[in-house]
Formats: sequence, C-alpha cells, structure tokens
Amino acid sequence: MRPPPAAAAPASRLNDHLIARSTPSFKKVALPVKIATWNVNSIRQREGHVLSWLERNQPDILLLQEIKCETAAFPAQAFAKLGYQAEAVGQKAYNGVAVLSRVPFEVTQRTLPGLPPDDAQARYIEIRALNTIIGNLYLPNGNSGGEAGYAYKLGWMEHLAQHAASLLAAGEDLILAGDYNVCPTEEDYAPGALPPEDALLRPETRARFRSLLWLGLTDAVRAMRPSGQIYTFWDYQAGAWPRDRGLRIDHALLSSRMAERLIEALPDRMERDQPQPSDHVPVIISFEP
DNA sequence: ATGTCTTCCCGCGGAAGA
Repeated sequence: MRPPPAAAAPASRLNDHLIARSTPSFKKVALPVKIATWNVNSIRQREGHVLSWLERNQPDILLLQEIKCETAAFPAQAFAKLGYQAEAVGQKAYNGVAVLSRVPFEVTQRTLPGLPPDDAQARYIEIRALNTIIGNLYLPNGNSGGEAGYAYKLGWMEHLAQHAASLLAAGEDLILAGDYNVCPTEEDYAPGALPPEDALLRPETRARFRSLLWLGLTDAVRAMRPSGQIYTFWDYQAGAWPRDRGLRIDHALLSSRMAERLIEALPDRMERDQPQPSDHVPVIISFEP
C-alpha cells in the first residue's frame, strides 16, 4: 500500500526519509539491475506465462529464445502494457529471439556477425542498454542434420567467440546470455539425461565453450555456485522434471566489469511447475547498479 | 532411448526438431 502523500502526512523529522524514498517525485533508491534469459518454446503458447513472470519478478530486461514466430507476429503490445519495449528477430516455425526491456536500449545487431549473409536462422539479437552490450543468443542444438548440422553448431560458436573478442577488444562491458545448448562440464547434466555422444556435451562443443571463457568471460551461475547440480532445462519426456533429470544449458557469460558487479545468478526452478510450462526455466542475473 | 511438446501442412495425422 502506498503511504499518504508527503503534504498530507504529519510533519515528522523521524520518518521524512521514509516518505521521501517511497514518493515518486523523489529520486528512486538505486536497486540492483536485473536481467533474465528464458527459452520459452513458442511465445504464442507462453505469452501468459511470460506476462505473469514479468509481473512477479520485475526484471529490467528479459531475453527470450525460441519464440517460434515471425517477427511481425511477436505480441509486443501485450508486453508494452507492462512497460516493456520489445524487439524481435523471428522466423516461421523455428528459432527466434526477442528482447523485452523497461530501460532504454538500442539494437546493435540482428544477426551474429561473421555468419554467411544467406544464413536465415533467427538466433541472435544484441542491444546496448545501461552502457552494456547485451547479446541474446539461441545457439544451434547440433543433434539434427547429421555431421553438417553439428558443424553448423561449431561454426556458430566460433563466430560467437570472434564477435565477443572484438567487443572486449573495444572495451565494451558485455553480457552474452541465452540458450547455449551446451552442458559445459559433467556436473551440468543429470546422469542418464543425455546419451554420451550428444551434441550438447561432445568434447568439441565443450572446447568451444571453454574458448569463450578463455576470452575472460565469467559463467555467472558458476561464479556464484562453483559446484553442485543446477539445471535450467528438463525434457518433457520420460518424467525428466519429477525425476530432476535436467541439464544446465542456459548461461550468462560476463565481461570482467560485469562479473565484478554480480550479485546473484540462479535459475527460477519453480517456473517448471507451472501448467503447460516451457521445457526451460528463466535464469535471473542481478548486478550492483 | 524416448513415456512430450510445438510447429507446419498439400493437414483432418504425421514429420521434424528439440
């Protein structure tokens, strides 16, 4: 409940500062910057989930993957009502990424630099907000399309590393977040949740993920919790969620200054218990302002 | 490996991708 306006309140030296903090005309107390990433597995199926989650969690920026709709079909108006501006890069049926932000931003990329110009897969959007470059990525799964499909994944990761290197060389503060489709270590998937030859954990996949870390990027979730089972995805099949047979494949990598500001980074596990959930849950990262 | 979900279409069920 909002306290009465300052003018109507009895003058009290003791609680003046409390009134000031909660009165809109005064400058807000600086709150942590809250950024989240979420593979929603179709925004049209999950619009209600996202709206409800935004209201409950109040992130400054939410990065979405697998919106599975064309750019023009993204339901931007629904999010505008909650104060979030939307920018989407979509395609028919598959893939697709979008940014929702309640802070001002500009789009800096709509595709991953370095990919062939005829690459039509909607997997990357990047913005500048809060003096930070924020890349939202949906990395190829790599299990379909045979060896060519897997080679596409590896190539994509190499272009991502090159792009990250050039941003860091330019001195940018950087967050690269999204669905990486990579289990970085043996701790990052439940025993039996994946066959040993799966593209999410092949050695070549992990080597390319490590090459991102070697640029000086920090895995936000592991910076807060260096070991232990932490998952962000549970397959719809075979009772993966009730058995907690999950994967940690949604990540946020941070440049050094962002890592210094890191307060917390954690998946919102309970979102997986919603009716008709996405198979991924949001990962929330908080920074000192 | 598959007990599911989402999309598309030449649909009225099945393929493909995850």
